[in-house]
Amino acid sequence: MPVITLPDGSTRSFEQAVTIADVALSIGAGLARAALAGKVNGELVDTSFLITQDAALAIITDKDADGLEVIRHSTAHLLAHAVKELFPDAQVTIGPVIENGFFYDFSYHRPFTPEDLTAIEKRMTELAKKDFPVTRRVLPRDEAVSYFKSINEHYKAEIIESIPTDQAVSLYTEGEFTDLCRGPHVPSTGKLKAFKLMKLAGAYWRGDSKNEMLQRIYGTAWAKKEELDAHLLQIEEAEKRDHRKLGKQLDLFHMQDEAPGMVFWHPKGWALWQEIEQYMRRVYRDNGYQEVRCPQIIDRVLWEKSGHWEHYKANMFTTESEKHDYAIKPMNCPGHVQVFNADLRSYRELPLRYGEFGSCHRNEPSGGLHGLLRVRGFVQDDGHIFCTENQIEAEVTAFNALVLKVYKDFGFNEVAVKLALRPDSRVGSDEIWDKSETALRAALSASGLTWTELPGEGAFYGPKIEFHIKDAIGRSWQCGTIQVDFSMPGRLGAEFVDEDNTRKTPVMLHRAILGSLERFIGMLIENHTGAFPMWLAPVQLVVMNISQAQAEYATKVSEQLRTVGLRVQLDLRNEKITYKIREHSLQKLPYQLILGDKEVAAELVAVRSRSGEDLGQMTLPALLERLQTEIKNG
RNA sequence: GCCCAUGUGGCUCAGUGGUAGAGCGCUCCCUUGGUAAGGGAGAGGUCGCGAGUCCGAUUCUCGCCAUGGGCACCA
Repeated sequence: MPVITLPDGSTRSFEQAVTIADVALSIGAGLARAALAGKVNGELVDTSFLITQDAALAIITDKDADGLEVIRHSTAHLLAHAVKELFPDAQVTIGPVIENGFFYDFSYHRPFTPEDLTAIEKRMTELAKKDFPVTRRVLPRDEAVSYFKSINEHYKAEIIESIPTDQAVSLYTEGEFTDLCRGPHVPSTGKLKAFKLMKLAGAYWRGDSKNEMLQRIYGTAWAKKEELDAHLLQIEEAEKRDHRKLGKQLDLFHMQDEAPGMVFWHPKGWALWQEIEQYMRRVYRDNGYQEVRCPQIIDRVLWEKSGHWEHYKANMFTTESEKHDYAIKPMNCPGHVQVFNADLRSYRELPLRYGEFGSCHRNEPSGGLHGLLRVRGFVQDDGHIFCTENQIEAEVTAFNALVLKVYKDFGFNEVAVKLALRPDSRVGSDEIWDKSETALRAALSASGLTWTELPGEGAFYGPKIEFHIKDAIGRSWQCGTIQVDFSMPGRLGAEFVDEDNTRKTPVMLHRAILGSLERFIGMLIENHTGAFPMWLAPVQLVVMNISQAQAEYATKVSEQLRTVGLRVQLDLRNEKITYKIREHSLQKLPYQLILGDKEVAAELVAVRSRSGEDLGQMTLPALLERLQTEIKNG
């Protein structure tokens, strides 16, 4: 005689064991129709789940986040169902829920085509319409293994074989299709109404590049058609913010086949770069860093000492001259250690901080290149702090605060912080790892940050904090980082004289705020949709004449603005003013000055803002004050 | 690196087994016009590179390169 407590605190008693569907029906027919799953004592289950004892129950509908998750999961199954009907020889593997949707990996003797995708989606719609009940049954593990082997689903069998022998597994069946799954699922396929297959991709079985490549189909699924449409529209909008597209439209940079993964910066892009670099130079200066500059090409002897020649050679560009091998530097740290080593250091000098706009080249795998976000030639705002173990926490705390301030200045508010912890293969004693990880956690707490921990993801030489930002279409990119290193200083012979007059090896903190200028600018372009704040805008304002008669005045005005350091464009072209305004609006210039006879006569300028607002006439000093205030306020 | 797709004038794209087309941009001419496209004329491409099939290839096949979407990688 179960007593069921609902989320609002009310209770219902039943004569005998009841399913969630029964409970929903007892509350109302509408709820019964809407029920997708149930949450019994906090655990998500099917609506067919039988409640035999007193329990807390929430009926899950498509209004719940859990409901959407169930819909997506069930849509993945519907996809597999359709694929098996159309391609009976295809083998199913896994089909998890991801952000905004799901994917499913298949093994098949030929690649799926875009036409296949269309056909699969059509079949899915048909199967959904048939409203097959989705039923669950439980089998002992071994029985499940032989079942899947009997229907030639070897991947499924392999998955189940990795489950402990004594466990039972659940199978879900809809129509003729049965799949291994933990569940829960929607009660019937008719609940799936708003989905779309998005793309085909390759993916390695079990995520291992040594394994066979499977075919992955990505899809999106929503509770309602309107939500699906909204999501598709959002993707379309996001694609307009793509930095590669905007980079071309705004004439910031380009890349070409002859230099894959490397950037040709155009005047406007380089103006943006310079503004950022100068800003970061002030950050170095104001935070106790000394800027240095080291060679691009260094003899392999040094890379052998640092360990890069052994561990990183595949990613290094090399060259040779007069029987010497050289590597183009993939990172700046060994250089900074040379600067540190160029003098005998005292503990009194620590922490010693070097910063560099360090140009690096890494021969990244061709398939990983991605616009400005993953390149082979890039410049890091790289810095290294030489310090003692006891100084780690304070240095990291100060760094965290600095990162957040810089990101805020550039308009980034959503930053994900991750802490990557000791990997299996590593150098250094457990004791020092404990100490470093503790120091990083303490520094994160002291900075008031929340973070996620990534066990096993740290570098072999030490743990690290990563600062991630998302691009326009939601991919997450590491920008800033701070990493503890107790390997390299020793390898490269860095040492200092401690207060007891003994030689000690310093700890080295690798740190970058932007990460690489290239990546950061890519993110910046997307974050602002190319409409940069005044202080960053490559061209801050344009001066235009309405007709030839104002050319001289316009030239004079633009010169005056240029003289005070503004980035001004002068547009004296013989075009209608509406034409010029349109063009500069598309270029997203913060301000446009329009000069006609009225302005010449009154010695004024007419100002139009980027938002399209006509700010009216003003004197040049009044305009300057406005612009300079805006620049100062970032 | 792996899977799939794509690669046509500066840009965005159409198109065809018989050596190519549009719009924008560019040049020139007319126009001197007040807050998102004035009109006319013209120039510009060995259709990513290489090989093969064919009487003939930008179009078909193969290889390579690059880009895009994923996967793997990102000490």
